[in-house]
Amino acid sequence: MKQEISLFLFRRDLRVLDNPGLLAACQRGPVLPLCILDEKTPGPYKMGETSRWWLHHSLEKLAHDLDGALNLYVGDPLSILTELLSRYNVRHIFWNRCYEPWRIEQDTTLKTILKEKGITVESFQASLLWEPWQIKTKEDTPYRVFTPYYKKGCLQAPPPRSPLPAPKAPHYIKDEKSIPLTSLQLRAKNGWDHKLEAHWLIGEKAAHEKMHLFLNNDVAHYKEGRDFPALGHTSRLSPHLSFGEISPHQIWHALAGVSGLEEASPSIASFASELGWREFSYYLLFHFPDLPHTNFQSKFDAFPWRADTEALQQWQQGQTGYPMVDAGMRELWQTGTMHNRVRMVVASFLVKNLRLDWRLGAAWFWDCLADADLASNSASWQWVAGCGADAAPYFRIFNPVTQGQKFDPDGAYIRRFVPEIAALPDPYLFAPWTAPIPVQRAAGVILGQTYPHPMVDLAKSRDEALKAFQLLKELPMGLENELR
DNA sequence: TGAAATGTTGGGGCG
DNA sequence: ACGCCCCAACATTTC
Repeated sequence: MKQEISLFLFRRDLRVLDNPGLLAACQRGPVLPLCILDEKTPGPYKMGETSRWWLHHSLEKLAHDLDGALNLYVGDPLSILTELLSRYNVRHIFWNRCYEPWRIEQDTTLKTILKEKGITVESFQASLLWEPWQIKTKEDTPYRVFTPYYKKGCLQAPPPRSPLPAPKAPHYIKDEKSIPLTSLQLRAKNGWDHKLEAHWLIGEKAAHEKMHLFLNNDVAHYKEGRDFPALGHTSRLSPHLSFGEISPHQIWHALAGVSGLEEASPSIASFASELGWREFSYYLLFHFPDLPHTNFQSKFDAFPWRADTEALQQWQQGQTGYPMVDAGMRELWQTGTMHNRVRMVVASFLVKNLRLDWRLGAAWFWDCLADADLASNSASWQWVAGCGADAAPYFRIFNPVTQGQKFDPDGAYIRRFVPEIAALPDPYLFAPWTAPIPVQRAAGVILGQTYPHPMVDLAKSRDEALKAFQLLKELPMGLENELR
């Protein structure tokens, strides 16, 4: 009889520390750790290019941390598992839970089929502090507003468990049929992704180092500093969290460790509540699985979005003529991330000033963001568009000029990403067309040639958006409460 | 996790 | 001294 082993499936938990599924597997004995790349993921959920790039490097680090014993496969998970079951004596399979609707469906099917084969499947809570089904209102319905969800739901519930240690003296098995990382072909064929490399250190170790740098140097300034993209007081942990290189439990408990610094505690609470927003997004996605493609408030179904591929492209390429918007879109393209404040500005611009469907913006972010995450991306776009749960009111329209003046007062962020207008003096940097022609010329700026004219009139497009919204209000009400 | 329009207040210049 | 105007600087309302 062959030696009995367990399988552990890595998915969005590419770490060794605080990995409950991996720990449980290792406690049973020898473990064959594996990761399956399924290229047949349903269309809209197919991993974006930047995520694939990140995954490549993350798997490389993980393989190293497992002493090379990470097994990689491409294909349908069931066929690959079945093939492994035919070659090894497997009784137990472990994984950590994912919450995307297509994942839940796939995992449920897998579990049923594997159980029929006599295999025990165990899944664990590893990427959320609170399971979505554990948090409910008094009426036993899901919360629809963040603050009561977080304060009454999460913070009154049993606190998140402490982080778990790495498996002790694990016995990992390397399968001879595992394929090399390069065979996953996660990297872009034309090599455009090389430019991302300068901006990130990927993997579990890097994630923890980044967290400690943030906790030591920045978190105390988080509450006031988080809105200023040039200051760098945000954690930039989101892609690490998204791939599970670090767990929310590890961050949550590390935060509790530093909150002894009295002056820092409002900032700690403010950062912790951002983890809360992440939880809320997953919570919404779990309870409202249509969130990625359907307006949470169904009255928005009648909203008159414009169709304008040219405008969409100008936005995507950071050529709108509004420096704060263009800086954000170029940061995204160059680095695979965008500062949170600027995400709101560019999203508001797309949805309100250009009146293009939020799903188009979500799709672009999905492709370009290293932290692309179905729950956060869907919930946040709906939030900005005004059609989401606890959304910004539709009439909250950001003005990219004043947002620049307020949150990038010395223009450092704009000058970094929109260098062709860097020589414009401050008062004009946020609205180049307002500069007198001699000032433009002295700065080497020729609108329409070196930098675009503003692609829309802010006041006019704002009014049109408000009018379009007004139309919705005149429709028969009440449908928005009959979702699902 | 807005912005713009509108309203209110209070100080200074001036007849 | 006083009222009047102007207009910042806030505050409130509306979208």
